[in-house]
Formats: sequence, structure tokens, C-alpha cells
Amino acid sequence: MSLISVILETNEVNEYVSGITAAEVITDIHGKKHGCIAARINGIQRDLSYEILEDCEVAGIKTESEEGMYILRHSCAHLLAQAVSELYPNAKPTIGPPVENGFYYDFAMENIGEDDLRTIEKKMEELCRKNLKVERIECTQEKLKELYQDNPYKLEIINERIGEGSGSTIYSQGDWYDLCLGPHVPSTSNLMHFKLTSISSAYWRGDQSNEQLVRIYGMVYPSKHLLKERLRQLSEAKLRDHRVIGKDMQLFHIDETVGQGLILWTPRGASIRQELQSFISSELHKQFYKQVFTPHIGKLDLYRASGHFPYYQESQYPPLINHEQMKKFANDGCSCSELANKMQEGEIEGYLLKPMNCPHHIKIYSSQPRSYRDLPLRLAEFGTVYRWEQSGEISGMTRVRGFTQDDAHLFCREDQIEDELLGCLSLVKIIFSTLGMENYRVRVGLRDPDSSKYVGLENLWDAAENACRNAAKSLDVEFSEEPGEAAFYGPKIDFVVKDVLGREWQLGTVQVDYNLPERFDLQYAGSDGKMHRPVMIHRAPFGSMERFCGVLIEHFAGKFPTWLSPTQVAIATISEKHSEYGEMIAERLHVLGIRVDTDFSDATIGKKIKNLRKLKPPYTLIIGDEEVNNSQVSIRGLNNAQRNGIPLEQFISEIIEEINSKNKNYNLTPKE
RNA sequence: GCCACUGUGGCUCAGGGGUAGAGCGACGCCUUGGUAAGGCGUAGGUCGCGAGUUCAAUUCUCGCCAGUGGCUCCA
Repeated sequence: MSLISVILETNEVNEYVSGITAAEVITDIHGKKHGCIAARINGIQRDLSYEILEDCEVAGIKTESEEGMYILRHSCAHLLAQAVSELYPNAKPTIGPPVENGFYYDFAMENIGEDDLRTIEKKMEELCRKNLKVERIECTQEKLKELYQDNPYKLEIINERIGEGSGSTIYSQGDWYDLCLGPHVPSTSNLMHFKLTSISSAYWRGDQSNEQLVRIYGMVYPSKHLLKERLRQLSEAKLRDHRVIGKDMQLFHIDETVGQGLILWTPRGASIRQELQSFISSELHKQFYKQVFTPHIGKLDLYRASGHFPYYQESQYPPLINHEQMKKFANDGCSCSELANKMQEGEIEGYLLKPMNCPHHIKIYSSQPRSYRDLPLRLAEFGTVYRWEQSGEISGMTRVRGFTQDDAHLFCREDQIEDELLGCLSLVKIIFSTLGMENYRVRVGLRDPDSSKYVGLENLWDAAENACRNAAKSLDVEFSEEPGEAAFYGPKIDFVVKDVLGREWQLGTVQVDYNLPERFDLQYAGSDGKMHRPVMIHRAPFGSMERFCGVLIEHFAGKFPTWLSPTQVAIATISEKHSEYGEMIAERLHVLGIRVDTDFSDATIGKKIKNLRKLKPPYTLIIGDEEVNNSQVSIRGLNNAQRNGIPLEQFISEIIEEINSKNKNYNLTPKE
């Protein structure tokens, strides 16, 4: 019996008998109620049952910790798979990892419905109550292949990841086991507080050409309380959802008779968009951008030249075919399938709803000779584009089929790229910081060296990727470099935010493009008297007005700062005899360009306030005898704070200053 | 596009083989009320669309459309 030295989290060193388990060490340090789910031994996650044979460092992993939660989720995924295997003997488990906020498990099995989830949950509860011990068992590759002879998915993993002659581990609980490296909770009884949340299809290994699997999602928490807390959070998040708020506040409307993914901006939403566009336009002016306007369609040949039509044909609205050619096809007895082929082959003439603004802007560039003195040329347009997004993808304002980019194309010399990128990024920064959007991540999308989808010369790609990296560094924000995330024509810098449900959306983007100038043979006269090829930068700091507004609605939970708010001032009168004064105020504010909503009805003041609150006005003016007699207003904020007896003129000058400064609650934060 | 679920007045939702109900909102009357629902009344629905089964379909079946959660895709 030999002694080993164990370094604890506190840096103390204890001596134990070799063969002691991680659990015993942790219990020795923290007592029986240590709240640990697993251990970290020499930095490696281990089961609590792990036997310690040599000198090492030991630390407990608390269940509530991020690490602990992932282990809990992972174990619960196993529990789910066990329940499914018992209820559906033909189901073949594939993989089931923990993910942010929960876990999922993919099965090759018959399709099941939501009711079946409840049955599976019951089975899982039953297995929890059985208090099954979760055990780690070492297996050779041969043994694993034998265990999984009926499961081609597991066999695929075994063959790929586990070398011949070596082995791996399975984790068993009761009669059931799963190929897994662990670690896991000690017993199924640790997994009582779970809920299966949804069901979907998924492709084996995420590849559309592979077999479709049934994916079951769930969540699990160490206590009933935490599970309930999470469910409460989710239902609160729903109230913040831009689709819910958009309806409540009448910001936009989507009508199935207009078309899927086509946004109708109603007056209130339109006022938000208008303010944002004015804001960005003024910033663009400061950076010497030139505003242009271009049509919503362009000839197919234009998009053949740009490459968009052939490359993205599946995700565009079908072309608008010329009448003449249609007639000719009809006379020739062209069948539908022949027509489809002609479209595929590009043998048709007509127009395309523009999927991108760049070709139009390029034609503006090349509409006259350019010299190096003209560069950089920055052409900006709120350009509306149309893309045939997959029907299952369309969602609210964040994924739509017609959207307006705050687009611009910068035509510059190669030596200007980095400065131009910096200018673009500063624009994004100004916008995000003005709106208080701090929770974004920056992604530098690079090419995937193994993929063939990218066009252009390697050395140009390298230069452009370096320029993006350097520009991103200037942001002083952490960024990730992601191979395979580049556009097919060049690298890019994306700004990504999360919505209330935790889904990520790309907003702003800055992309370097050597490809289109080449395709359209763009030129400028250099100082050397020779012709040169400019480089293009595509950039859209908002991304699209639709998506940005959707995200912004959630960011503010509908409570927009005064400069953006669809209703900037609401007015409610105590009784009808105050209507005249109310009208007068509304008129004065309206003339000053302030957006006002009123309620002068005969309802009680409490009711009027309640109703007006649905519009989420930053300020509600209450008008009664006091105010009328003294030319005052009483101001009620959305936070219910109150300032009474403010002279009307003072309120007007204060709110105008607040709006102009784009500050929230400037000088008008009501006293507590 | 794929899988699951959902679709009932403007909104939120109940109901369910015998052609529909509530609350809020709207409108009208009463009330003239000081800070998150005063009272009474009225209007408003081919129960997403189209077929089928049935004596009878909003309810059951099928197809389509749209929405929701995922998967895949995203210039």
C-alpha cells in the first residue's frame, strides 16, 4: 500500500493511499455535501469514481459550474438515449452531445411526435428513480465493434477515431451502454430535473446528402428550482421576441397573401427605419460616401457576368423572362422541363430581381473613366435585394426574402484597402456604440484551403486576409478567425449578435473582393500612366434594415431611446375638458417633428396610461387642471418615475436636446 | 427543401361530428375621473385554403398555404 501526494485546489498537499477515488479526496476536502459532479485530475476531467494511483493535482467540478453543467447535460443525453432505446428497440443511437443550455441526441429511427416526448420523459424519470450506477468500462476496438455490430453509425465512429489494436471506453447504466469518453455523473439519480423540449430532423454528420435522423432536444438542471428558473427565463424571452413586440407595437406586418418573408413596414416601424437610415446617411456623409440609387432589377446577363446568377441560382427568385422569348418558346413547343433546363443552362433572356447591389454600382463606376485621383470611390445605397431563402428558414424580420441593405461599395487601390477597412469598421463601431449594442462578436471569415468554392489568386487572398486581420485587430475587440466562412470571392469581417432565443445572426459585414473588378474588367489610370485594376470592398454596417431592426427591437425590448421611438411623447388628459390644451401640445410637438400619440377619450387616466404604454413611449404627459392653469406638463417615464409641474417650454427644449443628442433619458430621467 | 407541432373575430386564447365562446381592443351610452383595467351595451368569425368521408365537417382524412422550434443553406 503506497502513499501518494495530492495537490488540492488550495495548493495544500495531502497524502492518501494509492487507489483512493476522486470522490473520496473531494469528500475529504469539502465534506459530504461537496456539490461536485466530477473531478479535474492533472487538468483532465474524470469521473468521481476515478481511482488515483499517482501523485497529482485534484480539483472538484461543481455541478453548477459551466463545466459541471456540460457533464450533467452529456449524462442526460445518455439517459435520453437509454429511454429511447428501451421504448424503441429498433432505434439506433448515433451521437448526443451537450450544447449551450441543454443537450440533444440523434437517433436513426421512425419519426415520432411531440406526444412521444412525454412518454420518453416518463421512461427517463423511471430510470432516474432506479438510481442506476453509471460505470466506465474500457474496451478494445474489437470488443467495441462487436458491441455495435448492428449500429453502422457507431461503427463509423469507431473505425474513424479508434485505431486498430487500441481501444476506448463505454459508459453503462443498467443494461444499457454508450460509446463515450466521459466523464459522467455517478448515477442516473443525478439527472432528475430535466425536460425534453423539442424534436427535429438532423442529418448524420450534418451533411444534407446523408441519412436523416431524429433529433431530440432537452435541458437538465441540478435542481428543480434551476429548471423552473430557466423555463421562466425562456417565457420572458418570448415576450422580448421581435415578432411579438412587432405585433404589439404595430411595427411591421407580414401578410401571407403578399408573400413569405416579405416585410410590410407599417408607419411605426417605418419611422424607426427612417431614423436609422438618416443616422447612417449622416455618418456616411462624414466619410465622403456618395449616395446613389439603382433599380430593383437588372438584366440576366449582368448577373451572369457577376457570377451571381449561375452560382446562386437556387436561392434567387426565378428570372423574369422576356415576352418575346416566351412567345418564341411557346411557338417552338418548349415543354416545362425544357424551359427549366434552359434556365439552368442560362439560355434565356430576361431580368432578375437583384440579389445583390454590387453589379449596379460597378456599372456606375465604369460609366466613366476613372483615375487614381478618383479613388477611393465610395458608392452608397439603401438597396433592396431579393433572395429565395429556403421556406423553412424564413423567420420574422431576421430571415426574409426581400430586404434592404445599407450597402456601399468602395473602389480603391490596393494600398488603400487597409485604411478603407478601418473606415468601415469605425462606422460599425459608431453605430453599435450609439445604440448601446455591446454584445456582439467579430468573425474574420477566411477561405477553407481544402474547398474548391473559392475563386481568385492565392497571393491576393493572402493579402486580403491579412488586411482583414489587421483591420479587425484595430477594433480592440476579440475576434475569431474562421476558415471556410469567407465569401467565395474574398475574406470578410462579420459582426454577429444573438437574439433572445440565443440564435446568432450576422449583422454588419465588410468584405474584400478582387473577383468582381476582374470579372467586369474595372480599371483606373494610375499615376504611372498605366491602367490598373481597382479592388472592391462591400460593406453594410447594419447588414439589412429588416434584420437589424428585428434585433434592435429585442435589444431594447421595444423600449427605444427617444430619438428612435415610434412614439416619442404620449399625451393623456385627466378629463375631456383638458383636450384643448392637449391638442395644442400635440400640435406644437408635431410641428417640431416629434412623434406624438394621444388619448383624449373619456376613459379614466389609469386606463389611458395602460393603453398608451403598449406603444412604449419614453414619456407620457399627463394633463389636468394643474397643468392647464400653469402651462405645465407632468411627465411619466416608462420606468414609472414621475416629474410633475414642468413648464411646457422646458419639456420641449429638453426633449429636443435629448433627441438631437441621441442620448437616452438625457436630462429627463425622472427623479426616483 | 427536411422533421415535428400549430392555424378559431384586430390581439390572446377556450371549445369541439349537429354551422361558435371568453377576455382585451373597437364603437355607442352613462361616468368628468390625478397616474398599469369605472359601469352598461353594440358590432365584429364561410373556425387558413381546397378536396374527401358522412344525413351532417370548424371538428375526422388527404393535399396545399402560412406560422413556430430545429436541421441544412446563407452572395
